Amino acid sequence: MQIGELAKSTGVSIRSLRYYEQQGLIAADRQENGYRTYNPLMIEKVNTIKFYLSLGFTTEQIASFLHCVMMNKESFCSQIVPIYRQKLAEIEDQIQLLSQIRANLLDRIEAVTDENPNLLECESHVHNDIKSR
Amino acid sequence: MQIGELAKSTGVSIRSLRYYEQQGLIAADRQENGYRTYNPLMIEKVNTIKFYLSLGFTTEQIASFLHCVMMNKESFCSQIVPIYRQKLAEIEDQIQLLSQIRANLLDRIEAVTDENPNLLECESHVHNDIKSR
DNA sequence: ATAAACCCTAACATTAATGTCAGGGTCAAT
DNA sequence: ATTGACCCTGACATTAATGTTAGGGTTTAT
Repeated sequence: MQIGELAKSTGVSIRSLRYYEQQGLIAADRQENGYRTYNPLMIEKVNTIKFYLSLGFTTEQIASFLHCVMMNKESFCSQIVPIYRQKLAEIEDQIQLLSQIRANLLDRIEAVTDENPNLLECESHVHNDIKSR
Repeated sequence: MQIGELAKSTGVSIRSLRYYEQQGLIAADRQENGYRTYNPLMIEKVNTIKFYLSLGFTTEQIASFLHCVMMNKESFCSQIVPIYRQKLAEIEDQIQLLSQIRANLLDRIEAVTDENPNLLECESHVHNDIKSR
């Protein structure tokens, strides 16, 4: 299986596959002509990488526990739990922050619409005084 | 008021103040020696910029409505409402996405701890087979 | 032998706000 | 006249994953 086929099978670009290799996430055998060759199992591995990237892990973090999950022994590899928990905490912090921002935005919107229930159009601030009268 | 004082008064770095100027958010008069000079009102303006940056607006977006909010006529400037709403929608999308990630992470953690309630330590995958027995 | 479809490496570009550094003026006090 | 605390511009660095481009080799079919 060459890199193009792996890319198609996983939906990951060739560029990204080479990047994952460079980051130590995957390895490839080489044909005589220098082309990369992959074992069909690599599809699952790349999909696993995709999944953890989607969870917001960096390639470096994924590299630190990928062997664990690929062995189907995630549940035996306790080192992975604190990593999950840490990421979870980060995610929850981000949600918290975004929720605060959301509340601020709702305040702003409310402030505008409450004070001016019948809002007029205004394309430019130059005309504000006229239009708002 | 020189740039250093403005920086101290607002907690915004000199570098950032120059950047805001370059992005058209603020303007400065110049002394004969080329030093920037600011009106004391600039403090409020910079703080307003800080606030909107914290809401996740870009300098470009802020530039498009800053005159509005600085005139204390935010409520008369209807063009600002769709901008707020759009940002709100983005924020809510991000919250949605992060919540999904959060759920996935909780699943992972649950999967590990459920299948292996009495988790052993494992410093390295090399020793997994031994330690997990 | 040429075209099409593969593959390779290396390197630069992207994003946004900010940090940092280099090289250099200005000003006040001593 | 020197020191220290200001200020200036310009430019490169940061982050992380990916896109893109340049320049070039390989293979297969025609």
